[in-house]
Formats: sequence, structure tokens, C-alpha cells
Amino acid sequence: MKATDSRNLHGHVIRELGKRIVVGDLRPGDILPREEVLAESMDVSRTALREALKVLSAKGLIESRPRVGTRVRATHFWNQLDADVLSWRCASMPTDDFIEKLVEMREIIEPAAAAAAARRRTATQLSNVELAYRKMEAARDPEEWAAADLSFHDAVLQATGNELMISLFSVVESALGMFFVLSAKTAGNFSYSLPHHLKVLEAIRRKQPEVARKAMQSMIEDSLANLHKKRKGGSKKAS
Amino acid sequence: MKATDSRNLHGHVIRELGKRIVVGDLRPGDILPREEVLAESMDVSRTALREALKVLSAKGLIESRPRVGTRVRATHFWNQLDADVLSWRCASMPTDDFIEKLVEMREIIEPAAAAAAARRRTATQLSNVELAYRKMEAARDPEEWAAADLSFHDAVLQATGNELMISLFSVVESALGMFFVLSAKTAGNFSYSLPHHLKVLEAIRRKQPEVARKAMQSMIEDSLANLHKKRKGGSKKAS
DNA sequence: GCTCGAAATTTATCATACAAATGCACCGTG
DNA sequence: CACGGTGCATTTGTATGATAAATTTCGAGC
Repeated sequence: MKATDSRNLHGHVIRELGKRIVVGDLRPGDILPREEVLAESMDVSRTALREALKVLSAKGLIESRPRVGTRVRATHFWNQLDADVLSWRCASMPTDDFIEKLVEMREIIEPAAAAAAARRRTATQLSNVELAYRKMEAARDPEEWAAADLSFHDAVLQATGNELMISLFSVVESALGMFFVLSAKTAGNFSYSLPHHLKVLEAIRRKQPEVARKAMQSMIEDSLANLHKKRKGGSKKAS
Repeated sequence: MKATDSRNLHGHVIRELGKRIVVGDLRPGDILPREEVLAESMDVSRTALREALKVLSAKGLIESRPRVGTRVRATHFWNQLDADVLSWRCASMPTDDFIEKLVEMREIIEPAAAAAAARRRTATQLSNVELAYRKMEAARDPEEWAAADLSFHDAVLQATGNELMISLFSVVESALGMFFVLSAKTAGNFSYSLPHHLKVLEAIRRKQPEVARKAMQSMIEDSLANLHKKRKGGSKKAS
């Protein structure tokens, strides 16, 4: 699942430098130390360091040029939707600001996905959504229910047949997953969220895009309202 | 602007292998030749090859393990929103299927962005949108108008203050730009597209999210209808 | 037949050397 | 003094060869 492999050495270097850049320890315009000394300071060979730098360069975080060195690029060059960049931001963000941006993306994607699914779903894709719904119905404990809920949303996404949307959703969802424990997100909705899901399912079955969109919209609204209610009370975040 | 640097040698290797994978010449599950022979076959050192492989690995296209080799990963692991992956797909896609998916993403992003901009725009962000609109008014030829149009949409995106949305839009837009010549996309709309833009601008000024969303929606609808009309007639694509 | 371990293969990492690019200072010239 | 070209120094880019680590495979021993 995770993008940069933790096993390998250069993976460690990627994360270490990537975090320092994303967090702001290294700021745009800053020039990193020469490869030779940077390699030594991180206790790896120049070869391994360079492989890491190339990856960070591919993510748009840095830019290397002969004679001048490797410079941290301006934030608008960063691949903000890269799974690593996102996770590094999530790993240390005190402000709720960023979470709200992630939530906003989710609010945009899901209704659109429901509509697209209603428009283009195949028979098997529909039955997958239905299967997920059945699992939600049958769920006994919050963990089961959370897993079924996730598979429901995933089935809807798959039914869109648009891999760009699927990829976007999975990236955003996994980033949000770093903040909210799944069960915490869904536990309270247990009771009255099921009808919402049924509405989405039925709209997709009947190929009614606008109905599906609105149903998904109100589902999310309720979910968020419920979440806010809970946050005033007790635990809510991780990390 | 472009992601992988063409100047360097390993950049060439990245593109070469990346394209072959994305296009389907190399299929998921396939094992690439050993690094040593692959390096020779591409006429680069193993060092340069490995740097390229690491980048492709970061994009989710491949996965390397000792003793087993480098394997092409399943498509659902790919970073579909990566600028390179997207551009490689655009570089050789005979079907209109993929373009429609890109257009769908655009249709999703832009109205949502207009709404978000109306909700949160600062004074200076508003004036930037206004400035772009003025440039559209003042445009004399299609090139000027196309540039102003782009800066209008960019200003709206910036006004959302959500860098995730900005990044998503820029990626999708640049991919679409590989298919449609800018002037071709906008030339026909010259006359009657301006009022649409004005509506969006005014809604953002008055902080009316839903009005802004709908205005942007109908703008895109008209734009696409106009485009389809033109495609039946004359030129439309590039590659 | 099963388990455990040795061997073989491939990637991972390292060290070193050289090539290429490029900013910068220096020098010559008008 | 201003200006432009030219060589030098520095840093990344590439190549080569060697060793370490991981992991599959196969065989030996029980």
C-alpha cells in the first residue's frame, strides 16, 4: 500500500529529506549541501543518495543542476497529489487547515463518482455495490461495519470506470485515514447512515445520476455533522 | 513545466520505459530483463538505469525485489495523476475514451472550484479574477483570448486556496492541452462565452457559491457543445 | 516426504574515477 | 571604464567494478 518502501536504505533517505522539505524545515529556494557531504551526513553512499534525490525530483520537490546544486522548488511545483507528499504532510500538521482541504476534496469526488457510477455502471459493478451494501446490513460490530462501508464507497468508485477518479479518491482517502480512525469515523453513523447508502444504491441501479449525486451529498453532510458533534465530546484524532 | 527532464540521460530512460509500460508494450506482471542487460540494451550504465527505475518505482509502475527482478505492477497501483504517467498515456492513445475521462475530471473540478472560490476568496484573489476577465474583454485575437481564458480559470483555482485542487486541475488541464490546441478550444466561444465568465466573476465577488457553481457548469456545457459541433466539421486534435 | 540449510541469482549498496555543464572571475580590448 | 569573451573551479551526471544483502531454489539429511 505505502508508496516509498521502508525496507531499503534510500527509502529512508527519501522520507527523511521529503519530510524536511514538506514540513518546512527546508524551504523553497534553499540549496541542499553537496551530494558528497549530504551523503556522508545521512550515512549513505553518494549512489544511494542520488537515487533518493531523483525520486524527490520526480515528485517535484527539488531540482538539481550542475555547478549550482540541488534546490528546493517552490510549492506550486510539488506533486501535491503524490501519496508520499500527502502522507508526509499528514505526518506532522498541527493545523486543521489541511484536513479541511482533504475533506473538501472528498466532498467533491464522492457525489460526482456516484453520479458517474449511475450513468455508466455495468451489471457486475452494480452487483458489487449491492454486495457491499448487504455486508453493511449484516455487520454486527463497528469494525465489520467500517470495512463494509469502505468497500461500498470503493465499489461505487470502481463503477465509475474512471481510473483518474479512482486514483484521486484512494489517495485522498488514505490521507484522511491517517487522521481519523475508521471506526471513529463511522461508528456513530451506524444507525441512520444505512438508508443513505440504500438511496445511493437504488439510484445507481436505476441509472439516475442526479439522484445518486444528491443522495451521496446528503450522506456526507450527515456524516460530517455527526463527526463534528462527536468531536466536541471526546477523542477524534490520531498522530 | 515538464516533469521528467529531457536533458539528462536517465530522463530518456525514464520516458522510454515509462511509455512502454503505460502504453501496454510491457504488461503488468512482466519481469524486466536484469539490470545489467537492460542497461546495456538501453546504452546506459547500470547507475543511470537504476536511477530511472527508482523514479518509475516511485510512480508505482514497477517494483524491484532481489533475486526475482523488476516486475511491472498492476495498473491500480499506478499514480494515474502523475504528470508523467498522464502525458505518456496522452502521447499515444488512439481511443477517445481517455480524453472523455479527462474531460469528466475537468467537469468535476471547475464548478467545485468556482463554488469554493466564491466561499473563501480574498480581496486580492478576487481582483486577480477580475483582472483576467478584463484581459478577456480586451483580447483582440484568438491567441490573446486563449491566454486570458486560461489565466481566468487559473485565477479562480487560486482563489480556492486549496492546493490539492490546484494541483489536480493543473495536471488534468496540461494533459488535455496535449490534445486540443488552445485556440481551437476557445476560438468559437469567443463571442458568447464572455457572459458566462462574467456570471462566474460576479458570483465570486458576491460570495455566492451555488451561483458560481452553476455558472461555471453551464459555461463548460456550452463550451463542450460548441466543441462537438466543430469536430464534426474540421480539425480538432493533435498528438 | 519433510525440514532445514547451502548455493545461486538478482537487486542493494558502496567506492572511485572521469565527463559534462555552468557560474564566476579574470583578462584583454575597445 | 565598460564590455565581452575565455578559462577555471565546482558541482552534478555518468560509468565501472566490487561487495553486501535478500530470497528463491534445490538438494542433503533425517
